[in-house]
Amino acid sequence: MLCITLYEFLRALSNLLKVNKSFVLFLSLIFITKSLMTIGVTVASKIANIINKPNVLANLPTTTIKIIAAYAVKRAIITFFISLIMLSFVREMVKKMTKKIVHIDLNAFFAQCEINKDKSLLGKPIAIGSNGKRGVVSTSSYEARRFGVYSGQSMAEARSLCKNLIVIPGDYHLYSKESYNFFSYLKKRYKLIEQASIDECYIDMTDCIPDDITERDYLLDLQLSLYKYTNLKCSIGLGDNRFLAKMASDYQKPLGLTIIHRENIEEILWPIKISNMFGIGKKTAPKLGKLGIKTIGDLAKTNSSEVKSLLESYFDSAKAHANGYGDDIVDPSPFDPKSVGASRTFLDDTTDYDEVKNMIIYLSKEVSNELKKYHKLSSTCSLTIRNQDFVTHSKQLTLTMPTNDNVVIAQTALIILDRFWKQEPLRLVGVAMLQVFDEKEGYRQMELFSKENIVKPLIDSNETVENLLLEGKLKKASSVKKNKKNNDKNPSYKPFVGLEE
DNA sequence: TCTGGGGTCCTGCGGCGC
DNA sequence: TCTGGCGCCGCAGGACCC
Repeated sequence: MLCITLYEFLRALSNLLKVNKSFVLFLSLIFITKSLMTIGVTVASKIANIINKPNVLANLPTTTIKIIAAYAVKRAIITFFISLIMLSFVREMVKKMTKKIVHIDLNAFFAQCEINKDKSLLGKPIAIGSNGKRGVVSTSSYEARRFGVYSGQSMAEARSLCKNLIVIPGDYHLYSKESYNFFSYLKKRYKLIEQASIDECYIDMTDCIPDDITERDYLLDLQLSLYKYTNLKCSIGLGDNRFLAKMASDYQKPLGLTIIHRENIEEILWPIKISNMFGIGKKTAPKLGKLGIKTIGDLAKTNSSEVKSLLESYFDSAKAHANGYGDDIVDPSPFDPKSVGASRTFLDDTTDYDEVKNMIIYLSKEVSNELKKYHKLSSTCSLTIRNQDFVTHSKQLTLTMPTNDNVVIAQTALIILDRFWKQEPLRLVGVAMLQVFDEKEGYRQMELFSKENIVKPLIDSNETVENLLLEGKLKKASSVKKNKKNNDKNPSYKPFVGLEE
């Protein structure tokens, strides 16, 4: 550890003095050798004083002094070379301790899938997304990007920027299949691989790149074989940690290959605009700009209290990232969701209760299916509504028993709707189950309750909520609250904590 | 031009129990 | 019996990512 600290100190010193590391190393060794010799002479004089022979050195014959001097020079030279060997050893050690994290990003992935399906689209400006009046661009081809068409943009604006834009509605089954093929190929080659989304992943390649091939050549070969076997183009970034790898893959697109080690952050990372730094979004970037932080290099060097108070707890990790430090763990375990949700924007804002209710029932089925797919349960249901002013509100309700049943989810979401919706026009509605956990864990918890509660279903899952409401098997929360006496007569099941009075 | 849909993580606030 | 301080936890909202 001491050796590593010394090495890091030398590196920092060379960065600070803006001189070559070898020069600093040379100066340091001269300084150390000279210090050791001075200490040696001082120690010799002290010993001479202790043994009451202060003139012992002066009384020595000239030949003896020459021999001692020659011996001292010999020792100094040996010390110099030993230090040199030790430092190169430390260097190697630090190099070995540094990980090689790779980030692979599929370029304009959805657009590539569409082009592979229909070759006539090759070279044309295309955008994936809904063509409706409220559609937005999900992905655009590089030809469309030249017209200023980007993800997140409204389709109306995209069409106005690029008159020949070909709009394609998304085929998410196709994209999932292509993504599966691409990452399956990589998973066969690498053990430590973490899929971060449908079109990107991190791989720990620390022990994968052979010594007799450069990192660049190895990754270039990988990039070509990925294209050969999957017909998909990707950008690859290699760094000492996840942050550097991610920034490296973003550096050049399409088909980019960038390597960022801590040693070269000043040339590659620091000139990048702060708005392009991973973790700094469109809200924070302008605020940082006003404080004089225009590039990642500015953030790396700042100690401004204003920047600290703006970024709060994120300041330390953001500054560490800007200086080339960060998390280098790649977790290969499969995706384990913490929440599952579904939401839809209405074609037109609505105040129609039935329209909102039907949408909630539809979304609850989607959420239920996803929970079942991952074998998950949850006790927390959340309803999100967005009004015509684009203001979003969400409310939660906690159930006494965890569930993944679509009817119970719909029932809960409708109760929240009844309690909080003031009948203002709605733009969007969303249903989500939060803090989800494994079914096995859920059943262990349920065993704490009576067996009757576990085996007796509340209602038949195949029935629709509308029918249940009509038949009186299911009641709106509002009616339950008004009819408290009836509710008290039948206290067999109280699914909602939030409704207990 | 007028803003989708799926997530994660963090923060502030308020309720609650000790 | 009342009150303040403290920590915990649930909730709502915001920012960020793809």
